[in-house]
Order: sequence, then C-alpha cells, then structure tokens
Amino acid sequence: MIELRHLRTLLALRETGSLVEAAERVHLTQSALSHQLKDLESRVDSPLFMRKTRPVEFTRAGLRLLALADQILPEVRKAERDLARMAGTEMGRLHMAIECHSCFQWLMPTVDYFRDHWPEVEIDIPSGHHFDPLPALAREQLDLVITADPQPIEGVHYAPLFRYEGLLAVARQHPLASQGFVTPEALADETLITYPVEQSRLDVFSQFLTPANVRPREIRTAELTIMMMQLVASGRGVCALPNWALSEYLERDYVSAVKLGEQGVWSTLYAAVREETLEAPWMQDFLRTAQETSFAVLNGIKPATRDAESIA
Amino acid sequence: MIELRHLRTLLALRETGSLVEAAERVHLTQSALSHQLKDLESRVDSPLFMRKTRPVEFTRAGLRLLALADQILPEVRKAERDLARMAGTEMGRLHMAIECHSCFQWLMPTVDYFRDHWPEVEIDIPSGHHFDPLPALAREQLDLVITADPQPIEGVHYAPLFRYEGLLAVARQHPLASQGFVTPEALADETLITYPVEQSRLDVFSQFLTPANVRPREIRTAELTIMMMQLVASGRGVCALPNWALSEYLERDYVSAVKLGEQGVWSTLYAAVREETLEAPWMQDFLRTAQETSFAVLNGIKPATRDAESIA
DNA sequence: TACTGAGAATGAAAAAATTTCACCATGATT
DNA sequence: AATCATGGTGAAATTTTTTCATTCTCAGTA
Repeated sequence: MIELRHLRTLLALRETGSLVEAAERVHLTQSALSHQLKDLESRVDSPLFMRKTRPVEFTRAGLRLLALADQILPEVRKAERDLARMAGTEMGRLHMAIECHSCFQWLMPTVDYFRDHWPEVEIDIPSGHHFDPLPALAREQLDLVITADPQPIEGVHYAPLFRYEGLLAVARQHPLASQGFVTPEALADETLITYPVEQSRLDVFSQFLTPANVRPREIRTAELTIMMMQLVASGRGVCALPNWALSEYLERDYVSAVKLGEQGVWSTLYAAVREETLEAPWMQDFLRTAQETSFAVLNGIKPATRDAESIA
Repeated sequence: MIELRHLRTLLALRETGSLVEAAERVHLTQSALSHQLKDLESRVDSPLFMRKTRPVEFTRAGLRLLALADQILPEVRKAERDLARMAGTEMGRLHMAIECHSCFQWLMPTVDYFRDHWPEVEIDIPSGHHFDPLPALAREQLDLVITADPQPIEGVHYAPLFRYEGLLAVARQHPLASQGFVTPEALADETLITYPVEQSRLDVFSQFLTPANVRPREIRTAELTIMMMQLVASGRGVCALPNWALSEYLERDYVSAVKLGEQGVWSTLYAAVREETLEAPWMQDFLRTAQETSFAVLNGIKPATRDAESIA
C-alpha cells in the first residue's frame, strides 16, 4: 500500500536527481532510499525510474506517482498547518540571516508564502547585524541561516536547499566571453567585483582563486547585483555569481557568462537550523517550501542547477 | 508525520462509529487502532475524537483530517488503479452472488463505478445458479458473495460492509403500525411475505421467530421488493426487510415500519472473498467502493444504520 | 450498590517494517 | 589500472507497528 513517505521520497528524488541527495533531503541514508524504492516498485509492480541516467529519468509509473504527489502533498501540508494552528501551540519566531547575498531573489517568494500561511510566526530578516550568523544561530539570536559553507556546530542542522554553479559574468565583448571556461590565472589581470563580505566567504576565492594561489589585479565591491551587472556590462570588471542570479541578465544578453574552470565551481546552499526548532511544523513547512520554491524559481527562470551539470 | 494509514483509519472510524468495527475494516485489532490513534493524536498534538459517545464524535482537528482524507484518498485510489493497469498484470474475474435479495439497490452504483474504472475485469452477477453460494466461492465458481451470515470456511475472508436493522413493514392502518415494536407472538396471526429463499437465510426467522418458536399464520413469497410493498400496503400481509430497503417507501408514507422486538434485529452484511483474490488491487478497490457507496447511499437515503441504533 | 458486558486503554512482548552497516558492482574519470 | 562517486544488497540493528493479556470505564440492570 502506498504511503505518503513514498511520495515524499519521489519528490525529493525528482528535485535532486540522485538517490544520494534525495536521501539527504528526507533524512535517510542512500541505502535506505534504495530499499524503500525497491520495495515501492515491488508494491506497484513496475519500475519507477531509471537509475543509469543523471538526473534519474522516471518511467510512466513513476510519473503517475509524481503527479499524485504533486496533487496530494500540498493538501497534506495545508492540513498539517491547520492542525498546528488548532493545537494552538506556541508558534515562535523565525529570524533569519542570509550569507549568500543574491539569495533574496528566490527567498522572497518563500517568505511571502510563509507570511501568508503562518501569520502567527514572527518572521524577519534583521539587517545590519555585524556578528557571524552561524554562531548567532547557535546563540538563539537567529533561527535560520542560509549559507553555502556548513560548519559542523553542535546542535545545528543543515538542510540542503539546492546546488548551483558559480559563473563568471563578463562584458559581452570581453575576450573571455568567447571561451568555454576561464582559468584562475586569467583573472590575475582582471578587476573582480564582489559583494562587500569576507573573501573567504566567496566561492570564487575559496574554491577557485585561493587554491590556485591567484589574486585578481583589483577588487571592487558593490552592494547590489544590478550594480555589479552595470559595472560588468560597461567593461569595468568581471564578477562571479550563482547561475540563477545571473540568468535574468543572460537572457537579456546584458552580459555573458563563462564557467570557472573546466568543471565549473559548484556549491550547495543550506538552511542552517537549530535542531530543536527543526521539529516545529512551521519550520518543516518553511524548509519544504524553500526547497520547492527555490527549485521552481530556479527551473522556471532557466533550467539551471541540474541541467547545466549534465550538459557539462 | 501524517501517513495515509492514519487517514484510512479515520475514515473507517467515521463509517463504523466505533474502534472495534473500524479495526475490523482495516484488518487490525482494536488495540492496534487505539495505539495508532493515540500516536496520531500526539503527532498532531490535539485529540481527534471523543470516545465516550456512540458513534464517536470528532473534534475540529479530527474533522479537518477527515476532510483531508476525503480529498486525498480517492486520488490515491485513482493512482493505484492507473498503476495496476500500467503493471499490466492479469486482471481476473469478478463473478458475484447476492444472498441478501434487496442488496441490488446499493450494489448497482458500486458495480457501475467498478465497470467504469476496471473495464478489464470481467464483472457479472450470474443469476439462476441453484447451488449454495459460499461453497461455490470456495470452489472458485464465484469470486465474491454478499451475505449476512458468515460461516468460517478455509481460505474465505469476510469483509464487513455495514450494519443494518431488519424492520417489519406493515400497512399504515395496521394495528401494529402504532406500536413501537412487535413481539414474535404478534406475528403468529399474520401473513408474512418473504423472498423465495430458505427460511434459515432470513433474519426474521433465524433471529426472531425461530428462537421464540413462533410460525406466522401464512407465508407468501414475492420476487421483488416493490411487489412486497404492494401486498403490504394493501393489507395482505407484513414483511421484514432491511431498514434501507424500506426507506424509500417509508418516506413516501406508502407503508409503516416497526422494530422486530424491543432491541430490534440487527445484522452485518459481509462481502465474502477468497483470500487469494483479496490481495488484488481491483478487489481492494471494489471492497472499499462497496463500503463507501453503501455508506453513502444508506446515509443519503435516510440516516439509518448508526443513527437508528443510537436513537433506540 | 454491586454485577455484568461492551468498548476502549495500556504495558509488555512479539512481529514486522524500516534503516543502517559493511561491502560489492558499475561506470566514468584520471 | 586506479580512483571516485553512485547505487545495489544481505544481514544486523533499530524503530515502528501490532498483538496479547489485562485493566479500566461506563452504561444498564439485578
């Protein structure tokens, strides 16, 4: 007999494209998922997806179950919300910090959804804190931190949201624009535009330049993505941003983008949450919404995360 | 986390009104259900229903979950149907016999539904067999038998459909019509109209007259309910039928009805199925549809089964 | 008031399921 | 060939679910 568990697993599988990542999403090991899916396939008496491909490809039966999941799980969540409200328990607070500066783009729909559906939870993105977000999370000054580098901290759980690729935005007429990818060395002569945060927190440095021991000729900072884009478009520098942050500018042919290195620089974005708050139904709902809307937004704007990888 | 299992249990609980019967429906013990519901209540963090009342009364939270169940479970069944079809396994045959003569009334909607949704299953109600249905079921000449007296037979499972009360239909001006109930002795002077089947298979005899060692003055038979009603209405006899078979005539004030004895005569209708066929998805679907549509039909026509009992 | 019986609750034990562990297989990449 | 990442597998461990045996509760009633 089909259970919701199975449907949740299938959704995670579709969104991540692999058993390993799907398993992480549903808080199980890859092995457990393999068993669970095998079991489900035997109940249903048909294979559900092909494991050879990357991302996995669903069979007709798998797609039918996914359709069911899409139809049903949102209703289940609605019900859970209503029930949580009826239980009338303390609803708590959701103050969050965002390390990844351009995340607002996909975070805002999530926050809007959340404000609508959990009006009793106090949601806020306090700006202008100058402390380190992760320790502040442990200290209960924050309740959720969006970050790309999870550091093991006692009592803090990292829920993976999605994988993305860091790309280098360059002016359309820039010589690099015609290359498939750029080497670290090629940046030694460039002006690099970044958000005004520590370099160690920027993927270009930590995953690309620093390992190759290269420093760009000059570093400029800008607060907003659109300002960076202006600078890049006018040839005054290059800048590294997540694929999904660039997509709208790429579509309008405002700038060009190239991979960082032959393999590209990939990161996973996590939501860091204290383990205690992780249990709360509203937190579960927030995380799932974040995962789903980020997935939707990212894929709606441009089939980025996964496809870029499989094309590469 | 809520699972489909919980929703199925809640539906059974609503339809039966008690843990004991609900447990039978979902093939569990009463104890298991008690535990399961307690566990569900703790997950949801609210009580779901009041156990003191008969039938049980749901809380707001319970009703919310029932609403979810009503919304979701039909979709799940649709999906299961599609999947069974995709798996393309042998679909089999559903030949059935009906011991309870007036069952056609609620059975027909079920059969219609079934024919629509499982066109590949050969469904039929062969008429005019003169053998005993239950042995024929064991012999694989039949696949399902609707019966009110389950006899333990090796390899045959009895799925309870619903409880009903046998009532005595009398002419409106009949002296008994004004009584709340009738004693067995009062029938000694009456003409009793029955379906043309063995007396041992009629509740009036097995549960009412025979234990009191009373025989009616005369016995007439009729094939169809409407013919019986004509005879009764014209004062040519009385007849015992299930409450739901009578309800349409009672509503139109065509005849009156009285209880058989102070407590009334109650029976449960079962669907007898061979254990092997019980597993097949289409059989599961048939049984659940039968349970649900009988429940709906019975309650739509007149709040009978349960309510009559609690009023009494 | 005590007795009885039906339905529901409960704790411990049993059974079943799910999950993990440790290891193997495969295929892509170096 | 060697390595690495991913997925599959059987057996063991763990967790969940179910049952068993018993108790509790509440009507109905003697």
